[in-house]
Amino acid sequence: MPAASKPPAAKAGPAKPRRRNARAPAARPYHHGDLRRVLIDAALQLVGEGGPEAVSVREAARRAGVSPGAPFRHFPSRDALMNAVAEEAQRRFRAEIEAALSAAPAGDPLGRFRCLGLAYLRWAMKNPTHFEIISSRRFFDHDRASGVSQDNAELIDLTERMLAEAFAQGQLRVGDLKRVQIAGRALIYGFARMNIDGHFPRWGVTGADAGRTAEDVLDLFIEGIAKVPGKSA
Amino acid sequence: MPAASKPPAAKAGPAKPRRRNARAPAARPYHHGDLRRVLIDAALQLVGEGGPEAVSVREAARRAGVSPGAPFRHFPSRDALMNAVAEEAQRRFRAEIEAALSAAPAGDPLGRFRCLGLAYLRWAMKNPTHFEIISSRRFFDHDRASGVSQDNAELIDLTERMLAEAFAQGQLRVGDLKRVQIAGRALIYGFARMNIDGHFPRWGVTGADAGRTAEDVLDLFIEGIAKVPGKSA
DNA sequence: ACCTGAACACCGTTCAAGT
DNA sequence: ACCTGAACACCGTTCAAGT
Repeated sequence: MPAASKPPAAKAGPAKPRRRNARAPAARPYHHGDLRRVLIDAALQLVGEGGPEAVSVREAARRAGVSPGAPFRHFPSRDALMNAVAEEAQRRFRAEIEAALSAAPAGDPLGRFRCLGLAYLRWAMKNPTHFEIISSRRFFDHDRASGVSQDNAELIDLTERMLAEAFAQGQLRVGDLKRVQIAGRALIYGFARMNIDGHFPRWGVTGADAGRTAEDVLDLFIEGIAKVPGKSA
Repeated sequence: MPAASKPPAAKAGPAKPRRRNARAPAARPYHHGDLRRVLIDAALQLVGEGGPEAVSVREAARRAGVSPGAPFRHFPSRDALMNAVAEEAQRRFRAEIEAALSAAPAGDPLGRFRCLGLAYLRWAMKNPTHFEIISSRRFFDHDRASGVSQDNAELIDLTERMLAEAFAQGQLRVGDLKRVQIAGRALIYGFARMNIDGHFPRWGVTGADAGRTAEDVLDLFIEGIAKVPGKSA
């Protein structure tokens, strides 16, 4: 579904007299203005309230004040709506990560890796349902062509470069970068997932501990791969 | 719902003349014999085919050859059916783990930890949909009172004791056991989850690699917490 | 005691008809 | 061009009625 047919200002079509401001609320008569946007926002809200499964096209339509069939003029299926929601969430996630990284020391790649991990975990703990929607597949027909995959691939590349730099600077005591990378991701993703999937209570981690524990666990991993022996027990 | 009212052989009720063998298939006329069991098996199959979301009470009823309302005589809700399915899967999971552990060296707790991690990962990779159902909550009304939680808690205890023993024997270079434990679980769970959630392709791990990578990642973690420096890069 | 089958309130999705 | 509203095939769940 290539939807790339909206050049910003060119294409002088047939004369449209009563076009007015096109931005005023105007009491929403019949044509809605920006139903697509409103539907995405409603769905984001539903995700926040009850998780990905709680999103229904009909409820989103209800909240947008339109009939049940209206959303299908903008999204070919529920999955497509979910996809748009995931892209929005992924955008926010990425923005937060990059903001955190821009405030991190430039000369210390391992420190930057830690910073990235922390930002990742903090966002995931604060937005568990949104994190879930960008993490679990089954909301994506084609893994390709999706902006989510795009953003994600760039984050992966970023991590890879950081670790490579850390190794080049002699910060690591292990050489198999790919292994370190996947282990690091598994650790961080697993921690975030444990939170989402409700595992912490049975591991003795309370809600208040979670943030501190996240930091501790990340540091344990970094100490495990870093060259300096660090403090012992 | 306390369902503890079936003493094996006592309770001589009112005389029941035509009770016969009560075990022969007998061409299933109207009363089904063991619909509960058949429904669980059908649901397990559905989980295997399309994941937890693919389970519908009606489809399970269809496969069992009964009407849509019949399952509700055995399970009060879809969630209750899912719960029973999860308990079955958890039983199998635990059995496999324990079988692997019984073949592991007794004197080497860290080695046993490795063995447990491997068995965990192997089962999760071979049974991704069943693993998902026992890992994600939202199939459990009450985390308590469930056999799943029971089995799970025992596995957690087991791990805890192993690591404590490893520390007591001087195998670990870190002393905060709880931290090690949670990090280890996050790593292993995260790896299994990455598989389920379809992350491996974008991390350059192919299906054939996955088993070997699991082992590598686990070893990397163990090297990170073990006392012996081991081989460097 | 267990099962049927119709019923209800929900979904996702389609499509003629309206504006 | 966008939206309505009825329709269809699905759900989960309930309940009288059957065996």
